[in-house]
Amino acid sequence: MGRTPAGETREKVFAFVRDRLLAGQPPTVREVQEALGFRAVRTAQQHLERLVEEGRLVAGRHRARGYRLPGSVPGARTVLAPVLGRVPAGALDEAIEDPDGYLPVDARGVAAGDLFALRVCGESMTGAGILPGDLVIVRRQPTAVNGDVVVARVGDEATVKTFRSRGRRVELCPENPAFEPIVLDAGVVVILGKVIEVRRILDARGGAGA
Amino acid sequence: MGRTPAGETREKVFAFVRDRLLAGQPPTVREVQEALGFRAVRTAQQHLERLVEEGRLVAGRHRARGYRLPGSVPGARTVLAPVLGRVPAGALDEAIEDPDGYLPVDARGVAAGDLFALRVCGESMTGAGILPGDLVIVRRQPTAVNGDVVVARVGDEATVKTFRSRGRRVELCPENPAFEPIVLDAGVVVILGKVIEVRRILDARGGAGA
DNA sequence: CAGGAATGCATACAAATATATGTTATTGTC
DNA sequence: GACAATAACATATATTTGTATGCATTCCTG
Repeated sequence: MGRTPAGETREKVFAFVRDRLLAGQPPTVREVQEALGFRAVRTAQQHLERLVEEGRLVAGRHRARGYRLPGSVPGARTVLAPVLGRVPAGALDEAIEDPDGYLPVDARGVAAGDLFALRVCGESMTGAGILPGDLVIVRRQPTAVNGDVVVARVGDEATVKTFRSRGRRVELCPENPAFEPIVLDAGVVVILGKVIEVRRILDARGGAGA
Repeated sequence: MGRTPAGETREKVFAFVRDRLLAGQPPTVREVQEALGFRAVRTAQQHLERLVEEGRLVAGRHRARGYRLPGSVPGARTVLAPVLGRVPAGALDEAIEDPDGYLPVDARGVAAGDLFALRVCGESMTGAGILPGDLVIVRRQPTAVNGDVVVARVGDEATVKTFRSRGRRVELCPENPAFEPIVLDAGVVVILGKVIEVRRILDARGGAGA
């Protein structure tokens, strides 16, 4: 029976399993066997056991397609956040029915329905590295603390600004010297959520993203 | 027994399966049953069959954890890209073994293993809205065109710069007046990949991101 | 209100799949 | 060369898991 130099085959096994896991399709032991050309299930099985011992994989005992990458396992809660529209812009809530697309977001520690995304249009936040065309991912919450970048609704207009509280008044600060802070009574400003992530797509990738 | 309004439960079933698939952990019929609180396997099974009829899921016949999202569904091509290290920094290739985490990326039009991410350290690209601490998502490719933001290796150092070709020479341009362009012979510069997305995590979310 | 469609339950069966037992040959080390 | 460690094979078993059969209840439409 053929035999390969020590450790060489195991690298291929790991690469195969890793690629399959990153593609969201965990393999079975037999799929590993077939991919590597083994004639016995046991061979693939042993390589996998070895990778687990080495800590490069973790095994879900008695689970079909149960092998995972360590580290990313505990709560790799990826959810799709709908892109609801643009800011600054009018009423967001209506856009929920027909989003412009979805973004995959790591939602560890965030409730499933609490995330959405918006496309930024103005230049008022360029100083914070938020450029026109960027996508902001927002977690719904009714309050904010000083320094948070928030999506707020003032009257009928939604905007992205840095939040600052000044006594009974609220300051919505742009991060661009060409724009003026908006100072309003706390009761007039409605916080829609907090920006938890900013994304910029530099490459079309076949019309992805939104 | 209890009964919910038409279609309502199926939405929850779909959302559950979709989220699990995006997280790279395809569920079993029984896991769907348990998650939705059904007392019979058949109930979950029927909902899944229905979703397949509607074209919202595709089933791998007789496959364990065989349900998948059809290609047309947004986000169906979400993969996890490993965070391999930092730039500027030394040899990246070694970091593959122990990535700092994984990012969910919409990989439509990109091969599964061709994506990785890096954390940006310097301030040389602030003019392009890439700040220290940002994550860049990179698609492996050996070439670039003028204006691409690339990850390039010069000698033993990897950096993120804007690519410009000047005859036989290559210019790696920072986007910050405080830094000087690097002009080199084309043979000395190795393009590792193109930056297709920039991300900034503003909120910890329980140690997510990387 | 009749009847079909949809939701749901209980259980059985078969295929897929992980895991265990035992054996042989090759590599590397002392 | 002796010996342990590694790679690989062949096969068997237990568990997981998809699928099928049959029936009860509720919703909706005509």
